[in-house]
Parts: sequence; C-alpha cells; structure tokens
Amino acid sequence: MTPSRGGAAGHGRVATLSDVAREAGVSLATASRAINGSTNRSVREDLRERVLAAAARLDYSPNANAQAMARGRTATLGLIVHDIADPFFSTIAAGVTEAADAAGLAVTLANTEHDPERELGFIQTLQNLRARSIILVGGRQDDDEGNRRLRDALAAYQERGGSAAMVGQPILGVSAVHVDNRGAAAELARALHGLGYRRFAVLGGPANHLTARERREGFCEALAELGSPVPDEAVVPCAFVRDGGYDGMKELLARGLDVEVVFAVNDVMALGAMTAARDAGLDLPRDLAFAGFDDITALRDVTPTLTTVAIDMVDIGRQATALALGEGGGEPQVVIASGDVVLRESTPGPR
Amino acid sequence: MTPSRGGAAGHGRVATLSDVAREAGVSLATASRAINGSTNRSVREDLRERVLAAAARLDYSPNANAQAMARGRTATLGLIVHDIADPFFSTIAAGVTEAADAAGLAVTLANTEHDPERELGFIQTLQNLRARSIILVGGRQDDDEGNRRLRDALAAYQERGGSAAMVGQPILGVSAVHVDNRGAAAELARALHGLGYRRFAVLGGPANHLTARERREGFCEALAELGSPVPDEAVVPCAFVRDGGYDGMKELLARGLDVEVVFAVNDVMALGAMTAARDAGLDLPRDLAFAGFDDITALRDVTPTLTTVAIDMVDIGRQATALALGEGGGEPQVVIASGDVVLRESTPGPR
DNA sequence: TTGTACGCGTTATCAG
DNA sequence: CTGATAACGCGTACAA
Repeated sequence: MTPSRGGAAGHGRVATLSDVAREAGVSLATASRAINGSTNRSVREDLRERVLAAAARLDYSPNANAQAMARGRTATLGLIVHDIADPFFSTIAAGVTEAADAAGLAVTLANTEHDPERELGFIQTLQNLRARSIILVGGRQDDDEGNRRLRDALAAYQERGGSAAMVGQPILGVSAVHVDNRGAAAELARALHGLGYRRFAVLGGPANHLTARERREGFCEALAELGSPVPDEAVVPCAFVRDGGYDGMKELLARGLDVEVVFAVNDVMALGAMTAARDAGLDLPRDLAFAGFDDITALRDVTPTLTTVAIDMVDIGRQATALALGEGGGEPQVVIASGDVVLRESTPGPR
Repeated sequence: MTPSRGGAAGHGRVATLSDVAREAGVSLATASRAINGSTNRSVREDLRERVLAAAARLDYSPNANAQAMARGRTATLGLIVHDIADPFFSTIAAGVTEAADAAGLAVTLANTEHDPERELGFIQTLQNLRARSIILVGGRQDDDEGNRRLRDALAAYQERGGSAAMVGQPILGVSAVHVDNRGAAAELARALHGLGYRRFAVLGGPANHLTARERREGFCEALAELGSPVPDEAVVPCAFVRDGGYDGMKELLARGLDVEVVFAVNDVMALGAMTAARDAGLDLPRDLAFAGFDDITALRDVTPTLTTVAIDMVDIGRQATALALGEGGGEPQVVIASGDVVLRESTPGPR
C-alpha cells in the first residue's frame, strides 16, 4: 500500500515523469523513452524495467495535455451529432467510438440538439482542444449561408492541421459518407409498386433538409417514371423527428386523400405516423401500409414489422472515422453507403 | 480575407497568444487577461479592445491543452457507458451533455460495450486526460473483486483532484443517482396485482446484475406479500439486453407454465420478449400481458403500448452531472430517482 | 493597470 | 544508449 502523498485536503499530488525518473535513478529523457517507445526503441532493458517499476510504484499517469503540448498533437477525436438520444445518431456513435478506440483516440461528444448554430460553436471548441479530427454527423440543410460558414470553419480547422469527415451530403469540402438516399428510396418505391401499390403518400420532412429531400425526390421520381406519380397534396412536409411523423400523419389524414401506403423519410417518423394512424382508428397494416428508412434497431420489435431501407449505421460510423483519420493529403473522398430495401409486414400488398 | 499563414503543405501555423499580443502591441500577460477575464477584470478598455481585435484578425484559438497545463485543470468531463446505442444510455447521455454544456465542459465519451474490464481502462484514460470529473453509468455487478478494483481506481482518481459520480448502485465510494428499482418494481407488482393478475413470470436478467436483481426481488417480494408468490421456475435468468428478453421468453414458453403476465426487468428485454411471444403464435395482449421498466422513448410507438416504470433518464443524466460537479468535499451523496408506474395496453387485466 | 519571468509535464534535439 | 536542455502555449505571482 503506497503511503498517500501530499496533504489530506484537496488535490493529492500527481506523480510526474520527473518523479519517476528520480525514483528510477535515470534522467527525464530516459524515463520518457522507456515509457513511450515513441522514437527508436533505445533504452537498455534493465533501465527500462527500473523505470517501469518506478512508474508502477508511483502510480504514474502520463499527462495527456502535456504530451499534447510537446508532441504538437492530441489523441482526441471530436464527434458532433444532432441528437445523441436519437437511435440513428447513437448507433453511428457506437461505430465511431469503436473505430476511435481501435485507433487509440478518445472521443469528445458534442450534441447540438438540432441547432445548426451550435455545430459551429462545437467546431470552435474542438479546435481549441486541438482535436486531431472531427466527424460531423447529420443531414445538411439547404442553406447557402449556413453551409458556407460551416465550410469555412472546417477549412480553417483543417488548415491548422486537423482532419475532418462527415456523414451526410458531401458539400462541406471534407470527406463524407453519403447514404444513397435517392437511389435507395427509388428502389423502395419500385418495390412497393411491384407489390401492387398505386396510391402513395409521403411524409416528406422539412423542405430544406437535404436528406429528407433526397429520399422524397428519389421516391417520387421513381413512381412518376412508373406511371404512378404521387400527387403534390399527398406529400406532407414535417419535422425530421418522431413527432414530425406523428403530426404529419394527422395532417395527411385530415386531407382525406385515398392512400394505400405512406412512406416516411425516416423510421422514427414512420413509427410516429403509425401511432397517429392508430390513434385515428385505423387498423394496421390492413387499412394503411407504411414504410420508413434507416432500419433502426427498434424496428425488430414493432408490429407490424416495418418495411424500410436498411443502412448499416455502425459501419457508417466506422467508415466516417476511417475517412477522418486517413491521410488528409488528397482531395476529399466520398464513400457512398448503399441501402437495402427490406419488405416487412407493414406493406403486405394492397387488398 | 486573411492571407493564409505558413506554407501550403501540412499543418498551417496556428496563431498563438504571443502573436496576438504582438499584433496588439501589448504584453503576453495583458493579452491573456484581456481574453480570459479569469482574474479580476483589470485591463484598460482600449487595450482590451485592441487585443480582442487582434485575436479576431489572427483567428486566434486558445490552446485548451496549454491552458490545462497552466491552470492545472481541464474543462473535460468523462462519460462512461455500457452501450451508447442502447436507448437507456443514450438518453442519459443526452442529459449529461446538456448539463455539461451548460457548465462549459466538453464531454469525452467512453463506450465499454458491456466489458467491465474496459471501464477500468477508460478511467485510466480519463485520468491521463486529467478530466475534471467522471460519470459512470450503468448497473453494477455483484463482483467483489471487480467492484474493489473499480472503487480503488475511482479513489485514486479523486485523490488526484478529480471528482466522480455514477448512475447505479452506490457501492463505489462516489456520489450516485440510484433508481429506486426495488420500490418501483414492488409498486408495479402491486399495480398488476390490483388489476387482478395472479400468475406471474419474470424475465429476471443476469443473476449477478444488481439492477436486475433489485427489480426482480422488489417485484417478487411484493407479490409474495400479497399472497401471489412467483414460483421459482417462473423466474428466468437472461441477458440484460433485448436479445436476452427474446431468448428468455423462448425459454419461459418452453417451460409450459400457466402465466398471465410477464415482467421483464427492462424495456428492451420486454420488447424482445413480446416479439418472441408473437413468434410463438401468441396474440398480445390477449394471450399474455407484459410489463417492462425504464420507459424508453420507443415505447410510445409499440403495440400494444407497454406498461412500465417510467424513470426520467434525461434528468438522471443532469443530476449525475450535478453530483459529479458539486464540491467533492463532503461524503458521497446518494440521490434516489423514483420511478412511476405507467399502466398501458399491454396489461389490460386478466380475462 | 501593465509587464517580466517562471512554471506546468512532456517530447525531441543535440551533445556526450 | 543516455543525459542536459530547449521548446510547446498559457496563466499568474511578482515587480514596476
């Protein structure tokens, strides 16, 4: 049992590398080399052991901030998400933490709570922390001014030696994992059409939300090509979250259209919409079919099971990390993440 | 448009406080004081403005690592969770990030992926980062050796000036938010008994998992007192995750017991169990009633809606942060988070 | 109020 | 292979 160093009150003294060196009877430099084989492994075995033993004895904990100062770089990766409580983001976060951990990086999590302004603030914070790289997750807005500021902030960050990547539309000048929203939504549309559906409605998300737009347009365009265009009034704008789906469905029902199947541009919206439909007395999927997008884990346990486009969010997190950590020399890369249409009970086909 | 400093290749030079001071024509100390009013605000207005202008011109970004060195403390809070993709943890994380942000702290997220060994590793990492405080989230195991090591690690961390708090059983020598699992589960049992149920089964989680145990025992003891004890064979051990609920339910069904209602010790397990019951051909809630614990957000959109014990996970995250950040002088505090029984469609009462 | 100078803990350069 | 020593960027006593 090591006798406690320092006084009883407040911060106990933390053993420093100098302490370890003294305890081991070597110089600071040698102690440093022994503990981190950073440069060529070049410390005699017996000395190395003496140092390691001393470090263990003093319960030495290398000061990462001091290392960051001396090395000129940190082992920190910044992760910015819109809402960590949303399964889409938390699942991607799981992929990022996994990959970051494998790379020996600590993850600093920033939760914007859907406020684009805070994205900028967090980039600044991560810049101050000298995070080695930043991963920005979430669909972009169609907002030239906002995107310009974000692009500038990321460019400045990269000019200072950081690397960055994002999940979403590759419009910020950094590498990105971009889900093939348009293509997969079209695929979904064709699959539903193939089941025999002809009267569609779309809970389309916010007009300016690029991911929502891509899914909405991909879906509608494919149906138009198939000769079953979605009427404008059957495309309801709404928020990109669960309550948006719920409210949008209420609105859709209020319009009294003749609809067989509803496509919500993400799963949580679809789930909210199904609840709204049920609240309105509909029997699902008999009275109305539903489809979503993302394939969040929770879908396994809803009834009817939800037809959707499955994307591998954990892997997207991993890939975004790989992009962020890859050599930042070349041009920004874009990785397309494909989506797989999964037909489930919520779309049994029209009666 | 500021002309880019430094060469084209690699890391552009980052403006330092000295640069700002020179640009503003003041000393380093004055620049420091002007930018961080840390000590008494004591810099002439015109100088302060000159400094701020210079900082803006150079796009100065204070180096948080250097500040940490000089100040002797960081603005980093460590958050350790079992699984960030699990809605229970991600929702608590939302509360923690919210509170941390309000306190001006950056959150470093550590995902153990349910490996207790990694909790220790992350505490070490956060120690190295000199995180100001650590929040550990998740039920503890009944593992004296493991808990001892964890307690020692946290004690060492605190002795070095860090503060810590946890969500779960208050057995690690640090402040804790402890959900009243036992009491709330008992309350749930009484409510179900009050509905007329008499034949119960429990998907009880792992034998050594303290949260599972508290809920299981609270539930069973209350029923025993009411004269409707749960037979031993109706208490099925299983993993504390969704698949555990699914598998446990399969096992329960295989036992062929006469059961009216199943209590799973958390919501994701309950959802998995319901799916297993459906896969076995049961009609819910007609053939079998279900209840869970936690009230995760996803419950709003399942059918039948799930009876459960609601706990405010976002607020638990906030409270844990407050505990962690509160003066660490006194004894560890324990905040009891209560749970509210919410009866929903999954327990319509026995036929 | 302002400036000087030292220290924070490490790494890395450069002699020995 | 090892040991001094100069950075790294900033905060802050201390002196002016």
